[in-house]
Amino acid sequence: MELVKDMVELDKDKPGRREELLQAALDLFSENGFKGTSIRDIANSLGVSVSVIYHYFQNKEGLWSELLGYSVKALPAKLEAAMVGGGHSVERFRRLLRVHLTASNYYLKESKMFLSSHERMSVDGNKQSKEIERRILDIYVSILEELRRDGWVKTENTKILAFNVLGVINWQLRWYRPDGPLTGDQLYEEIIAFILYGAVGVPPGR
Amino acid sequence: MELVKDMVELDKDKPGRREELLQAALDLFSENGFKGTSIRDIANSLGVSVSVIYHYFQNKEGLWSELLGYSVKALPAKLEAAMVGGGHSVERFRRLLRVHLTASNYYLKESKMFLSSHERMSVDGNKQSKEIERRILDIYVSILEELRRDGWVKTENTKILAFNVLGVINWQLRWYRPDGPLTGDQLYEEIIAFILYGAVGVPPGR
DNA sequence: TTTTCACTAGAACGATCGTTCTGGTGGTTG
DNA sequence: CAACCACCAGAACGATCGTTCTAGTGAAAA
Repeated sequence: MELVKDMVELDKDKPGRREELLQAALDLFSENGFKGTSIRDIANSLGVSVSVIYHYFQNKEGLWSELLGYSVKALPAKLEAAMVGGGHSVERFRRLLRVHLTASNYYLKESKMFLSSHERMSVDGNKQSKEIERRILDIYVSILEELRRDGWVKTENTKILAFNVLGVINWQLRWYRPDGPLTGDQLYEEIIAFILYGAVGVPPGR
Repeated sequence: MELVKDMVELDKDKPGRREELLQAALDLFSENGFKGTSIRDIANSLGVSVSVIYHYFQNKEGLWSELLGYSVKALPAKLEAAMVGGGHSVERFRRLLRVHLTASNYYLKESKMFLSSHERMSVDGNKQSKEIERRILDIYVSILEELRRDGWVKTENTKILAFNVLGVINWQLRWYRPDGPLTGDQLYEEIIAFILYGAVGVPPGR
């Protein structure tokens, strides 16, 4: 059935049109947003016709949604999985932050897309985005509540605290450049240290 | 010359068309962004014709720019002014944070507009935005360097630290709701405490 | 009264948008 | 061979975009 004949040329791991389209759309969407990227922009960046896009995808929003599907939509489950392991609350909080930072930067462009979703799209697509944001927030609120029970966190406004933590994590997507002086891990430790101890604070003596 | 005749009616402080247009544009721009707001949207929200907008403003970008002109564009100077006063470095840092939070929330919608400027506009408008961001970043880097000289800040990556601080401040624009349980000042102190001491850190004993 | 002009409605223009349609490849399958 | 079908180019459609044009208003100035 599937006898591959003579494709012994240089096309060893040719991406395929569908993957090419996804990659081109990812680059443009993450840079210019949903409204700032036209179907023709995506097609022209590959030198193909617009009908090619509609052959592989239902429409513009389907293309957008598929890019978020394998990346951002899987984030809440990934964060929940990072919490089930052992260790005391501070250790687990650190692990959560590390997993979150790693995942966000692995899917850097997809995450940028997601955060630019204020330019709202269809009703359903917006509802899905809000649901993801809510699940992530709940994860942080629960671990911060735990930290408060253990005496690490002082404030009772754990929800505000969770927003602040998410602010740091999400904001780095806007300024992170892979060609910076620090490696990814060094950067993550720097950010985690800020989230735990702030700009001038010191670790509590325990 | 300017004898006001008999406008003794209820129109004591009638905003005037120009101010009405600015307010309507502010509401829509801050909610849906630049590309997500059409000239007709703004005109329709007041029940007037589109030509009214072009009578008072040069074009869509001029309207956008004017909204940022009296608010965000004045922010760097306001922050610099907050730094010139006396006090040791931590006090001045706290004052900077308070002024920044107060100004951002006073011009909440304008600040939201500014942060959604990733959907870039004209070349010149984008250059102006980048310049504002750079000036604000420089202010934070300089005070953090000062804090480092005084021994409060441990890390040498003050620029990354500045990004993290700005992340917290700017992120709260996305989730702050005036009808929340906390007053503005309570919220600011909560945010400032996080920036200084983090989620679990304690103030250094000095 | 006549003239002027700030102000406004509404039509219109050209460009671009997302999407669909038509037609034609070239290769696989019967 | 003929039939089929995944794949693609390009035209086309209707909607909407920012902007401009035309033609009034009505009140103040002359």
